[in-house]
Amino acid sequence: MSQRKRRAGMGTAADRAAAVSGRGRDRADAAPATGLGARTRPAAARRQAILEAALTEFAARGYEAARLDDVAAAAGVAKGTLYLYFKDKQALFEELVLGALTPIMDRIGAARLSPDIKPLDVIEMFFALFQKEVLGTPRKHLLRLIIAEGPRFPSIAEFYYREVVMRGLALMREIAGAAVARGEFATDAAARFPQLIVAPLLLAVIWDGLFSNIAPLEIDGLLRAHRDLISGGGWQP
Amino acid sequence: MSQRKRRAGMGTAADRAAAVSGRGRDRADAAPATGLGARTRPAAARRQAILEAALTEFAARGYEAARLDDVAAAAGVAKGTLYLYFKDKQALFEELVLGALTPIMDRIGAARLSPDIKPLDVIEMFFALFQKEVLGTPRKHLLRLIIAEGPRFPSIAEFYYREVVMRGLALMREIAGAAVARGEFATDAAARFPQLIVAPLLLAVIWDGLFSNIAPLEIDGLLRAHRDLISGGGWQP
DNA sequence: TACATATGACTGACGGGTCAGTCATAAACG
DNA sequence: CGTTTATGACTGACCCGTCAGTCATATGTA
Repeated sequence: MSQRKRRAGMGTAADRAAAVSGRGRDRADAAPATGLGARTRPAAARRQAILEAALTEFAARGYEAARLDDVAAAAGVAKGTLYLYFKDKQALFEELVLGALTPIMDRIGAARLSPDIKPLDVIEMFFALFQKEVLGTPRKHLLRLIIAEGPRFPSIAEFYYREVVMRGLALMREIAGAAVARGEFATDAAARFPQLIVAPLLLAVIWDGLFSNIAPLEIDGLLRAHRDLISGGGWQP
Repeated sequence: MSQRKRRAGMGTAADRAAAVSGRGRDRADAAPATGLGARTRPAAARRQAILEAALTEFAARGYEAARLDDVAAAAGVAKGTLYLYFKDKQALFEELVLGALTPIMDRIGAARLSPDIKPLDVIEMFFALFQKEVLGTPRKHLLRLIIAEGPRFPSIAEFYYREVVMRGLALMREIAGAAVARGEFATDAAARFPQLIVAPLLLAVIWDGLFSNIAPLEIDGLLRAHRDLISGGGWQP
């Protein structure tokens, strides 16, 4: 009874796909007047509602303290329904974290390096994108969640490193390398340690989470100053 | 994760208690007949043992998932004893976090600015101190704990801001300001946003917690490169 | 169209494990 | 002795995951 499965790997796409594909249902738009919310929304929408509620809940309380009863309530769904869409609490959490990060990386990857744009401008665009798409949205909480819970979710940490950190740093390194080659940066520091380029973004996320209501951080100014540092200040080629 | 299933751990508590340094039960030889040698060490030492065990436990599991039974076992003490020294779990956690940070700040404050030392050298000393006293010790876990749990412990966040962040940033700002005045920095970016000086340290702590066993970070190199950035690279006054 | 039957998405009360905190008891002191 | 300190079994609340039952909708029948 209640054999707690160990399950090391993360949720399989298999059962998830099975749950999602529960066709039928749909046509919510066709019969919106029916009233009772139950069974009126497409399955995908319910999934989405659950994920959004889960983000709020996990962000506010952390993984352990988040209660699935609250997630269900916030999603306008019964507790049991959660288990139709997600295997268990951990699967819900992992899917939440994993699913919300790759889209950003794809958009960032799109802002690729082109020979006619100054590297510093690409970095500036990257900062702007990060500000708009992460710091300006609930996604910032996701980032904090990864920092907070990552050590206890090796699978998430690994995924995050592979899909986000490695790719992002490679891009930064490429950009910085080009800038150094063009003689636009005063030192190759940023090219050797692209982590230095993103460090202030991390700081901004953390600051926001901890001190935003004690001493808000002027992020625009911070990032502009950081850009000055990266390029070498008043230094000109 | 569902960290349930305690039994599985296999004598976690026991060997940990033994490993911690032969405390608890010690003096068994001195008072073998009496058996349970409860009150054998000064109260202060017990407190310390509990705090150390708590650090290990909280760092490994996070606040919510940390179990006081394990803390007690690791400290070589009965559960009830914890409550003789600390009001409750939260008080233990807060005292742990609060008590371990001020000493560092004091030491950092001591490395004060003197007119005959180059500001960049002060920063370098600060980095070295941070590396040795934080990154090189279990204290780094404390920093991660604050980042992770801070949002849910406003009192800790506030204390941390007042006692550590504000003081630290003021010092950094002072140093950077002096460097700018002396014409040793290429830009006043670091003086206006001293957060930029410490951002890579934060990154190092987080990286260590998340990716140290996937892709270790070469911290010496990172910080040296960062110092180059701060000063303005190849730029010379 | 009207009615009967089938389906399965959804529900929510409940079982059972877990763990923070308590307290009656015991040991160590002075 | 009485007092102080320590113990660990115990309790009660809490919450994850389950499952027997419900009911909106779809399908079958005439």
